[in-house]
Amino acid sequence: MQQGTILGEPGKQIDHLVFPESGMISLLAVMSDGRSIETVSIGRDGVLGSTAGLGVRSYSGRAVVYLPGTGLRIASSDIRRLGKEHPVIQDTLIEYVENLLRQMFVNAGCNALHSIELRFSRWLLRACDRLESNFVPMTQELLSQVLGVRRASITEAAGHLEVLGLIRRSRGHIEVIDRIALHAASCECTALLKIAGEPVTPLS
Amino acid sequence: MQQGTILGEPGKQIDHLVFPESGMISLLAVMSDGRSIETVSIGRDGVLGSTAGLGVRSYSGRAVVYLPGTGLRIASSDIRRLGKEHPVIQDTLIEYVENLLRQMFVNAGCNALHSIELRFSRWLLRACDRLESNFVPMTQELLSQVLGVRRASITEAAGHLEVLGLIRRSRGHIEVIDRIALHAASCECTALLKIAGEPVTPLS
DNA sequence: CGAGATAGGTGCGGTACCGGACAAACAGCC
DNA sequence: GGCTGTTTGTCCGGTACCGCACCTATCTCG
Repeated sequence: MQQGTILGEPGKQIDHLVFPESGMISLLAVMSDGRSIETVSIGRDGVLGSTAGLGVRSYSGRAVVYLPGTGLRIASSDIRRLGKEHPVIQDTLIEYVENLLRQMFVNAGCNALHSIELRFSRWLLRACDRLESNFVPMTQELLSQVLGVRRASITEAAGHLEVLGLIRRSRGHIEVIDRIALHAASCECTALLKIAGEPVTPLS
Repeated sequence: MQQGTILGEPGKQIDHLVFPESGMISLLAVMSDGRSIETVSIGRDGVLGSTAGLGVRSYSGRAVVYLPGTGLRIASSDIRRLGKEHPVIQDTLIEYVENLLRQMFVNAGCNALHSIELRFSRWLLRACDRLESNFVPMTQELLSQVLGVRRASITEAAGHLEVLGLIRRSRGHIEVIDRIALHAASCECTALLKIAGEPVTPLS
């Protein structure tokens, strides 16, 4: 899976499920003017097209490989058959979809309500986790598509994080230097996902 | 279903599917600071908890009744049994989930990339459709929770739309006067949903 | 009809982010 | 080494939106 490969478009049929072994696939919401924003991302802990296992036929967003890597795939029809034969598989799939949906909600809120720098930091950390490396091979242009902002805003945010000594920049990639501090500089949305039944504030 | 009723919280089990006969249920992403934003909404053309029919156990967001109305419900376990017995039911359910996911993606992009006034207009139109009335019983406070902005921003946007002669405001509700013009003043995200395999712009 | 609650309007400073456009730095390639 | 395309840094004005705070309508209910 090379960087930039588009694995699925909204409305198009989900032919295969893809299990990344490495790298990362992002699901993007794409607007009519071409602007885009990541709604959820999938790494080696996930599956692209998981909903196909529950019967859904088509992609809801654009699936793009942003961090290159390798992956295994299985035909949607096969996974559905397997799911019927082995309840464990089906259950695992369901649990993953549940997880994915939760992530989508958190990201939806985060994208709409949090600042670029917070989101950028969080994204970098996730990328590092998935790459198992501090070296993130992404141009600012690509990052701007992921975060749904101008490229110049990425330059700005990255510049600030570099001044703080959290990352180092060079052409075509970003290197994370201080993960702990970067985590502190990112929003707590990642943490939100780990809590299942967290306390909530009532309606007005 | 009264205005403000919370039907589900993220992580909580989906006990019933709710088929609204009237009114509207919103699924919100709720942040740790209490701020929220609507990710998708459900009217008489939809079902709350549809994913439970595919096996998913818990809510991914907060489900709140924003436009009061009535609804019918069925236990999740019952719908799963029915789905197994009648493939038509299962298929319909799957198709709806597909639709819902598509909407979530569009809204995610819209929320992150479009202006308050555009989104506000679009929301009003949808509310009217679901209410089958031009009278939308929502306080600005509630609207601000739905759109994920300050209440003052709602005042501002509504004020502008009123000056343009598209709506009329009074305490506790908003009346849409000119639906056609309001549609022209809203973003084209609604239209996006009707197109299945629209042309797309390539990566970089 | 008057008190209290709820909803709406407004004002102000601040800032995060946008759109556009341009120049500098870098990498690959002949 | 020079050329070309890509990536990045930077600057500008402009604006949409925020946070806060306060005041005024409007409703409700005793």
